[in-house]
Amino acid sequence: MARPPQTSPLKPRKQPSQPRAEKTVAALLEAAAQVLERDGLEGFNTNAVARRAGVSIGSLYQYFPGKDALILALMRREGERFYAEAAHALDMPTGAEGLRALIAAAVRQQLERPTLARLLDVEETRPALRAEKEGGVLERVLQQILERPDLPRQLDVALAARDLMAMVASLTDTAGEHGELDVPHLERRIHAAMFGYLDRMESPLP
Amino acid sequence: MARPPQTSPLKPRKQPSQPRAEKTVAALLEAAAQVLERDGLEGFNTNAVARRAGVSIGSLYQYFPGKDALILALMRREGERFYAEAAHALDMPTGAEGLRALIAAAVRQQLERPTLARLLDVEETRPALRAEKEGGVLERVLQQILERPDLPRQLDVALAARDLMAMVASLTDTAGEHGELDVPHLERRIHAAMFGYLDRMESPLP
Amino acid sequence: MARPPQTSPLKPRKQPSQPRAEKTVAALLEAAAQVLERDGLEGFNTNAVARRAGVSIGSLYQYFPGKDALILALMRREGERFYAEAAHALDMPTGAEGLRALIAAAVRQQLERPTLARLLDVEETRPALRAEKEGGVLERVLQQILERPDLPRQLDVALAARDLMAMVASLTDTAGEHGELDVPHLERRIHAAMFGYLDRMESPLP
Amino acid sequence: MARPPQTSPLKPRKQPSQPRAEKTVAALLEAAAQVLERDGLEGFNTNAVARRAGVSIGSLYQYFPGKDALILALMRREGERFYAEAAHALDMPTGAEGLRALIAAAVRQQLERPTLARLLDVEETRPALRAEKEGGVLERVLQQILERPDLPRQLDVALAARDLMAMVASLTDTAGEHGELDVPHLERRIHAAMFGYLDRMESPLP
DNA sequence: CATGAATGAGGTTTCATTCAT
DNA sequence: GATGAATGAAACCTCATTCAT
Repeated sequence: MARPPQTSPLKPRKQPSQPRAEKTVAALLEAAAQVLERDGLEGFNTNAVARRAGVSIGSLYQYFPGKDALILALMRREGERFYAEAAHALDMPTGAEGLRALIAAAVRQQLERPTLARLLDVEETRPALRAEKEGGVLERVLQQILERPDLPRQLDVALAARDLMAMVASLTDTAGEHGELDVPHLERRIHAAMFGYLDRMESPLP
Repeated sequence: MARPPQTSPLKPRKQPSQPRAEKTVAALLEAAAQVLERDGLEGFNTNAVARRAGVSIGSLYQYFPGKDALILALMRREGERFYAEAAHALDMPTGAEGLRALIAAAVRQQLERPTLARLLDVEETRPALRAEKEGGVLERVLQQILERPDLPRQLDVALAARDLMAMVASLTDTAGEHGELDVPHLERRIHAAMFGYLDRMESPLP
Repeated sequence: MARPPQTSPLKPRKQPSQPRAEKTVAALLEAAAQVLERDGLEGFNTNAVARRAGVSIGSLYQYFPGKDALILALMRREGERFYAEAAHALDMPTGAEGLRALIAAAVRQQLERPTLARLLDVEETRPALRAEKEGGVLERVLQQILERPDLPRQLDVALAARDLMAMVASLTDTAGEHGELDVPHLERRIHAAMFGYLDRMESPLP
Repeated sequence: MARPPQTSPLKPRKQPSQPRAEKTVAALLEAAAQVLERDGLEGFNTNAVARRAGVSIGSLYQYFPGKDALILALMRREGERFYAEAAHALDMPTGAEGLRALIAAAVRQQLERPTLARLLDVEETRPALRAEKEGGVLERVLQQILERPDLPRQLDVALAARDLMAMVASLTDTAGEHGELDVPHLERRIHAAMFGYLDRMESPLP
């Protein structure tokens, strides 16, 4: 039976220090991603992940205290993949260019593995995971960009950031779902929505 | 023994003919909605639904061949609730007003039971359900409105409708998730995004 | 949810690699046999088998995807038990002696666990199982014996083998059902029927 | 739930005296036969029978106190159908002719609805039913025939009758299973087995 | 450390039977 | 009588997790 967990159910169990361990963890994460993509949330289970990783179920539990920890780690992995590109947006000379760079990064990430990205987004709202997941990189970067002087001033920057993030995610998600491949066209539509939103929501100077 | 299922796992099993049965079905649907809201997708199971409906598990299976049929029926119920308001948008004199009416309806629906709406949106993308669910009312109404002459002409109306729908859904979803109650403000932001998108994506006259 | 079964409902799920597992599988098979004997087909269910095997229901499903797989495996087990004796019949110098040996083996097998043998015979005709079960050893051995020159020549050897098998099975079954213990007497009656049949059905030389 | 039955679970509940009731009972029995033929023992259930009979499940329970009573009644129906032909065998001038007539009747009955006959045979051995079912007509008729002077004298007539019955049943069953249609040929084989058996088991005069 | 066998709570689903209408 | 909605025990089966080897 599922006894009460003896360790935090979400923190990774051990830092893989040896290279072999690191490879196992990586294999498990990639397997988790693939199972999620192939079988969806309802087909996602620890046995399937271990099997696909070519690792015993016991080993999975060596590195992850449970199913949710696996998902959380996957979220972090994808978050970090994204960070490399997203941070770069802050170096842009203008806010508009930064925003474009951010959109490009988000679109690229989302379209690369659309199903995975979508399902992780869904999981992200589960209370159990939401608590653990630290506030997204995107959110913080986006807020900074929105404060650049060349962009229309927003009354509530955090709110605007939330709205824009939701829009980027949903537009790329549906594009991904429908198999769109024309990235520039998708970016144009996202720009339209975002800059349209920012312009029309511009707050008069105080 | 594991017999192959004798009915489709999605089509309702029998339509209630007596009023007592109709009440049972209604109770089951409402219970399904409440379980979804309270416990999320992972807490959603047939036992919980039957219990909350105050009905035996056997009765549930008289009318629904399983979980997914329940969700599908719930989608249809909400879809019909929405239809009353949405169809009304076509009566508006201008496209802009129609669009506003549509947004208002969507926002009202989504904010009334935000969690339910959100989870049904999520489920809607599951391949198993997506196949069954007939194309949404919203989609058809929206396409008609977008063809009104006062709105910026779009090159691909179906694509625009899809994008707008995604945006409305995501903006109201996140608003709902964050407990926003200021409906007019939310509507303003949605208008900003949608009209901004339409303006900037306007296609030159042929 | 009712997912379509991911494995054939008849093929064993995994072959036990560790000796512990092998013991479990053996215990399950023997338990299946005993449940069948004690409670008949209508009392035969996976829970009862697992309980009697002293094994959790989960373990049963590790090795057998369901009831039918268990029955099929049991058939094979009994088939193999029989094979040791039956093959031996081919070593006999004459067809008559071979036939007698075969009958003796069949009778011994059937009377050892008469109920089990009978119920497996019944199950063997279920379409679902019949497809899987490879043509019996007995059938092939019997056909070879019937071609020996000292036995009356049959027009259709396969048909004759089928008839004889049916007769042996039914005579031993009823004997078993009625608690007969006098093996030699039973064998005499079977000989009478079989040699009587063969003599009277002898086909004239071509 | 299945409460302890308040009436004997096997005796018909009411004698259908009105013609409408008689029609309902007949429809239920024929439906039971068809369900058995189509879906086998594991697909046989009261709801399916009622549905196929075009009768409510409640009505089924008006006339039959339970599933087993239905099966028992079906056995009796088939038994009576058989009796008409079988009794006739006693009118034959010689035992041999009587035996032939009996075989012919048995073969005709079994081949007419082979699956039904087979499954009823199987059910007949269930302890619950066996207790209720009065000793077969065939058995008594056969014993009388075996005592005719022109047939080889048997030491234990009851035993011989049992053996012969088993043989007839199994030979016709397998023939039926394999779709044989050549009735005369099947009868020849059965004669061979039966007269062969009787000849060889003839007991010396006391 | 790795393995994979074992566990069993808890989910899904059926179906014999009852009973209110 | 006839109907069919309702019931719930009991079957089926999965999968997160533990633990002996």
